[in-house]
Amino acid sequence: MKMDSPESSKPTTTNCETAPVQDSPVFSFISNLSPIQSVRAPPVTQGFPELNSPPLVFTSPRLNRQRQSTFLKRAQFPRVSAANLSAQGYEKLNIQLSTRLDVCNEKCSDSNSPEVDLNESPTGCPEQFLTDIMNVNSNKFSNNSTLEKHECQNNSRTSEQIEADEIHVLEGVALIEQVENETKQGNGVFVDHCPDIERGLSVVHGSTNCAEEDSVTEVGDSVGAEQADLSDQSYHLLFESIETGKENETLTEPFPKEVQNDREAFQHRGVRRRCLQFGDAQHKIVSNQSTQITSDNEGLRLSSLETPSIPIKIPKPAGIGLHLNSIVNAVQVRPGSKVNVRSSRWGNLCIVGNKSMPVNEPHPSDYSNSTSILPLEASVSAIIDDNMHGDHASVGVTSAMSMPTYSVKPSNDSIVYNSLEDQSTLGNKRKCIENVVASEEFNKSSAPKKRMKSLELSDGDGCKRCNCRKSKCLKLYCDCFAAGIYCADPCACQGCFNKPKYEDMVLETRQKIESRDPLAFAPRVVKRVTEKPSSSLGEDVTTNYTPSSARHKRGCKCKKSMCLKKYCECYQSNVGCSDGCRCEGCQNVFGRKGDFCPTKDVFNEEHPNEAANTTLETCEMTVSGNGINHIELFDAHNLTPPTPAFQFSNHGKDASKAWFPSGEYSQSPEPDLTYMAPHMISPGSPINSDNNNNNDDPLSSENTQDILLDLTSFDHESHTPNLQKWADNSKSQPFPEKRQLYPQGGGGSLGWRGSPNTPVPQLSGTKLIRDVEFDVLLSNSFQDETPEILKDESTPANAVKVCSPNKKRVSPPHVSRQHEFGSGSLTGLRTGRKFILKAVPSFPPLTPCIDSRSVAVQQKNDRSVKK
DNA sequence: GAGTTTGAAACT
DNA sequence: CAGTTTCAAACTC
Repeated sequence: MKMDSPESSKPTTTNCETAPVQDSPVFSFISNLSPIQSVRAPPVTQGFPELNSPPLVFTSPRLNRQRQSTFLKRAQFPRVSAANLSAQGYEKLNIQLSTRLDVCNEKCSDSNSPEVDLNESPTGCPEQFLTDIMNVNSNKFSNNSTLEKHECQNNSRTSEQIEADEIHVLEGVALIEQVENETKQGNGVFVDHCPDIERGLSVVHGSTNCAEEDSVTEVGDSVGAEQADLSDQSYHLLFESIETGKENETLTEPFPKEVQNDREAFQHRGVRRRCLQFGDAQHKIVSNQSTQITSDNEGLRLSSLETPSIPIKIPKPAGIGLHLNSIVNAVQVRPGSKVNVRSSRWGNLCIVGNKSMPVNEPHPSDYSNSTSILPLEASVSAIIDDNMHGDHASVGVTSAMSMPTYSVKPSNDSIVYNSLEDQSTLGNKRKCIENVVASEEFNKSSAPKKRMKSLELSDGDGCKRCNCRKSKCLKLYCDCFAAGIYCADPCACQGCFNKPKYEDMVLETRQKIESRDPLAFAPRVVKRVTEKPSSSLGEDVTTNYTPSSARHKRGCKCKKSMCLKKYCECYQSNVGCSDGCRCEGCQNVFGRKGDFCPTKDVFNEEHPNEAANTTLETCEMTVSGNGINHIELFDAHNLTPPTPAFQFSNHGKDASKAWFPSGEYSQSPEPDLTYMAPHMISPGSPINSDNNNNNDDPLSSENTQDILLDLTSFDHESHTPNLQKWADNSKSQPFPEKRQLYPQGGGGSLGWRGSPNTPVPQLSGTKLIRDVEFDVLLSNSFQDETPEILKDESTPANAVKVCSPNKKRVSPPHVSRQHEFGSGSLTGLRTGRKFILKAVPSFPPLTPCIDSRSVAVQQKNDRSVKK
C-alpha cells in the first residue's frame, strides 16, 4: 500500500470495522457494566499484583510484541516525509498509544474473564485488537486514522478512560502539529540523527510493513495481507536470487522496481528499527546532535530524545527463548527518554509464524554496534525517569513476558550500545555473540578485517562470529545460527542467509532443525550444584557446591583430542565430561568421564525415582558455557531452609541426561522454566560487554553473570524464592552491580516476588529473577493448595503428558522423597510442582506463533486426560 | 595464511 | 541407531 502522504490516507474505518458497534454508547455502557471485568483474584491482586492472573501472561508476550511492533512501526513510515508528517510526532502518538495499550492490556490482564477481551477487541481477540492498532499504524500513516483507531480502542472503556484518552489524543494531535512545524523548520530528529532513517524515509515504498503485516495477518487480520504477500513475494524473489548465487549488489537489477523497493525496504526497515531502538540514540550520541523533541504534556519521550543528561547504560534484557538465545545490550539512554530495547529469541518457543515479528534488521553499520538477533520476542521499554535522583534511574522494562522495573546506574561510558549476548550454549564457542563497541571504524572493516575481527572477538572477549562458507549459516555448524542470532558484520561467512532479511528462511530452517532435535538450540551446558542438605535432614551429603559439576548436555564424542582441546565441546565449555560422553581416552581437566557423578546416587539410573531427591540439589543451567549467562537453579542455603530440589531424573534412560534440566531429559518441568528463564530475565541478563567492560566489568562476557533462580528451593514459608549467588570458584565474584538491573519487584514481572508478606530477598548485589511463568505458577500454587496433579505421582507417563505449549517437554518432578525434607518443604514443593504441572501446560504460547486457542484446546485436552 | 585435524552436525 | 559425509572451528606449521 502506498502512502504518498498522510493526506492520502484518509481516515477510514477499514481497520476498525467494528468501530460502529463499539462506538455506540450502548456498547460502551454494556462494556462498562460487564460484571466480569470486575472479577479479580483477590489473593493475586493483593499478594502478587504483578503475578496477577494468567491473562497477564497470556497477553504479555503478544502485547509486548505488539507494542514493540508499534514502536517499530514508528520507524516505518516510509511514505512520511519530514515535510509532511513528522515521524516524531507520529512516534509520539504511537508511544501514547502503545502506552495506553499497555494500560489497557494490563487492565485486560487483570481480568480473568475472556469477555473483557471481547470488549477490548472488536474481534474478541486481544491480539486482534492490537493487530488492528498495528494495522492502523502501518497502513494508515495518517494522524486521523491513528486517532480514529485510538478512539476505537476506547470504545469499550469507561468514560473516564475515554476522556483521558481523548485528552491524550488531542495532545498527540497537538504534538504532531508541533512537530510538523518543527520539522518544517528543519528540526526533524530522524533526519538529523539517523541518516539511515532519512534514507529510509526517502524510499517510496509501500510494503515496508511486510514483516509486521505478516504478524498481523497471522492473527487473523487481513488488512495487511496484501502488503505481506507482496513482501513475501519480494522476499522470496530476493532469496531465490541470492540463493542462485547472486550477490546483493546484483539483486537490484533483475527485480522489478517494486521488488527492489521491497528489498530496500527490508533494509531500511531494519535500519529504521534499529535507529529507533538503539541506533537512534546511538546516532545521536555519536553525532552529538542534540535535537530534542519537546514533550509538552507527557513524561514519555521519544527514544530519540536528546536530553542533556548523564547517559545511562541500560543492559538490554536477554532474549526470550528456551534456547537462551538472547542478546543483551547496554543502551545508553537519558533521563526522560524512552528506550525501546528489543531482544530476541526464537526457535524453541517460537518459530512458526514468528516471521511476523519485526526484526532488527541490521544495517551494515549496525552490526558493529549491536548484534542482530533472530526473531525476537522480548522487548524492553525503558523509561528513564526524568526525576530520578542520585545515580539511579528507574527503568521500566517490559519484555514479552515481563515488565520489571529496575534501577540503572548512570554511566559515563561513551559506549552507547554494547554488545549483546549470546546465550548460546557452547562455552567459548557459541557463547557471546558480539561485544562490539559502537565504533564507526568497525563498520568500514573489510572482509579480511572482518575475519580478523571475528577472530579477535572470539579470542578476546569470548564473542565470536562465524566463518561459514557452505552452510549459509543456516545450520548448526554456524555458531551464530546455533546461538540464535543473526550473523553480523564481524562474521566472515559467505552466502550467509542468517540475516534478518531472510528471517523467514532462518525461522523455517530453525524450525526444521528443531523438529529433528528440539534441543538443538537449547543450552548445551548444564550446571549442577549439589548442596549440602540441611542438618535437620540428618544427611551428611558432601557439599558439592561446585560449578565443575556442570556438564555438557549431550556429552562429547572425542576420540583423539582426549577432551583436552577445544574440539571437545565439554572442554570448550569448561565443563567436565560425564558418563553421557562417548569420548575415548578422556582426560578432560574439568572432569573426566566417569569421574563426574557428584550426585550419581541421586540420579541413579536404575532407581531414578529414589535417587532423585536424596540430596538437596540444585541444577544450574549454564546458558553460555563461559559464564556469559547462567541460569541456575540453586539452593540458597543461606537464606532459607533447604528445600528439596528438582529432580532431574530421567528415569534411568540416560545418565548423561539425568541431570540435564532439559525437558527432554528431565522429568521435571523446571527445565522448561530454566530454559525460559533467560528470556524472562532478559533485562537482567548480565552480559554485556563491550570493549570498555573488559574483564574488569563484571558484566563482561569474560565474567560469569550467574543469574540464579532457585525454583526448587523456594522458601515456602515466606513464599520467597531462595536466591544465592553461586559461588563459582572459577568465576567467583560478587554479583556485579549491574545485577541490580534485575527487577526488584517494583512492578516488574521479571523480579521475583515473594508473598505479600515477604519481601523479596535482597541479597547484596543480587537481583531476583523471576519469569512470568513462574509467577503464574506460583500464583496458581498459592491460590490452590491442593494440587490434584500432585496426586499423580511422577511417572514417565505423566511426564509425557505434560508439555509446554511450545512443545517443549515439561515434566513433573519427582516428589517421592519430598517428605524427607520436611512438611513445609513438601508443601511448597507440592505447590510448586502443582503449579508446574498445572500451569505450564496451560500457558499461552510464549511466542506469537502459537495460537492461544490451540493452547486452550490443549488445556482442555489435558484436563480431559486427567479426568 | 594455508593446510590439517577434529568432532559436531547432517545425512543416509 | 549406526555409519558416512559435510562442515567449520581448532589447531599446526
